[in-house]
Amino acid sequence: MAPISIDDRGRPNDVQADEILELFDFYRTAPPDLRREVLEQSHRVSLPRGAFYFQEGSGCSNVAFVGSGDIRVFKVSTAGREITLYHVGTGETCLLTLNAALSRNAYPASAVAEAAVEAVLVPVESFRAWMDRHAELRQFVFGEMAHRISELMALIHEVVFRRLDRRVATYLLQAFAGPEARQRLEVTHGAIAAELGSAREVISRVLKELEREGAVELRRGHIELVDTALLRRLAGPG
Amino acid sequence: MAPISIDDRGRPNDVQADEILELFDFYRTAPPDLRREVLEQSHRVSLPRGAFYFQEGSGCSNVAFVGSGDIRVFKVSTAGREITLYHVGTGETCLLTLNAALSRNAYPASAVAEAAVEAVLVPVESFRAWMDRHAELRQFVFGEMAHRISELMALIHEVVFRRLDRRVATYLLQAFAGPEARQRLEVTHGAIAAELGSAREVISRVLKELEREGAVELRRGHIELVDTALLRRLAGPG
DNA sequence: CTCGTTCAGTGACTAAGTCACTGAGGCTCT
DNA sequence: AGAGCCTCAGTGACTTAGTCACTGAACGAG
Repeated sequence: MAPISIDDRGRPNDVQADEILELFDFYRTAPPDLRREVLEQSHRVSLPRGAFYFQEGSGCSNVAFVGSGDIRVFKVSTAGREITLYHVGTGETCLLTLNAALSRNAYPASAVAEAAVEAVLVPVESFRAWMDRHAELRQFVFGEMAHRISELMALIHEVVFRRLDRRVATYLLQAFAGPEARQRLEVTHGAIAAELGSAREVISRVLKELEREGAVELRRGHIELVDTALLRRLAGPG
Repeated sequence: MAPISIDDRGRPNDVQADEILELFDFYRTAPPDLRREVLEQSHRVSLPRGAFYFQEGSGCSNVAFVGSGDIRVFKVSTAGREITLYHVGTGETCLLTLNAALSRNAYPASAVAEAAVEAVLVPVESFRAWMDRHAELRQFVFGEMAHRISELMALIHEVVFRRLDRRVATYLLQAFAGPEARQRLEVTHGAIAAELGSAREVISRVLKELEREGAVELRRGHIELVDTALLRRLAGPG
């Protein structure tokens, strides 16, 4: 796990490990002795934007709890094309660290920090032991896994059955919907292609068409929202 | 669960519930009292070929253990196209019944019996309780879920990045590899399309090309293997 | 201001999916 | 045995998506 910088717990980051753990139900509801034990075993880690979190094929001996930032989990083709499987954000565990941890298998995908990540790592062995003792934690883990399985199936549906222009429109709607009714989205065509599993040129063409129809305006390095209602109509049903 | 015929336990099928359960490690390694309890709570079910096992959107209150047969789990598009997510065969649990059961969510996919299924159902509540008591069972369930997640990710990779002709060649290799070096595969072009998430006409064209190159011969309702080595070459790497 | 890099656009081509058919093979029912 | 009726496969014309090989515009660093 070379790319992760593990700070000494004695030299605290801006955000403490326990502040991050408080975001997780299982920790909040845990009995005092378990809380103490979890905290003792925790390592605060920070990841700069663009750093690899893990790479396909490697193993892992830690489970991660994300306090802030954004991790993008994705597959890469031999030709270099990518598709994003899901994102892990504030208050979420990265299912795959968990998965790899519990099954002792290699990662079936890669992950990078899209926005600088503040997280907590705990060793698998400890995590395993806690799961045996704490039903809430088991429920949490099952819930996460069940949720991701549904998401992956939905992604397959999306990729196999939906037209690309509608997928792009849907992507834009979600991206613009962010915090407020934003008008400006900082994203490159290449990044959208990596998100949706397409090629940059193809995304460029689709975006040009969306621009021609009057839904957005294209600038270098960002996209501006012009007509939300139109974009929604172009996204189609589903 | 209308389409499933639940036999009275007093009127036994050809295969007894305990014979099916013996296929599962967690049952074999369970302590006698748990084994007895599991057996008491079990319902033997049979499913004829073609019957729906469950349908997308519905809920379920049972976990299924498959003794024999083949369940195909798949997504359907509004246009009627299908893609197979995975198969469940002898000695496997259907992850989705488990998933839906543990998270109390609706099924994110549909499933039919491709070959007549003999299975055992147990109520979720019981299963949940056993998981709390039996670490082996927990391990089994985590393993299944982790495995399926990897598989789904691999499927996404396949669908997004691999050429269809290679996917068809790979499919044929696996199908022919079955029990022995068979020469004849009973499958329609439409079934292959539903397996791979493509359209029948497209599969027909790809198969015609494979025939033209001398890898297979096409007959109505079945395909004959001509040149395994060539087929392997056409399947490409991966 | 220049150089290198990242980002976007374009045209020609191949691969895949859609639509609207045709026709062949196998079944059942008189 | 022949008539009808399915299911399965094949085809051509067209649209959508991905690939390849580029060009050129915008931006940051020195």
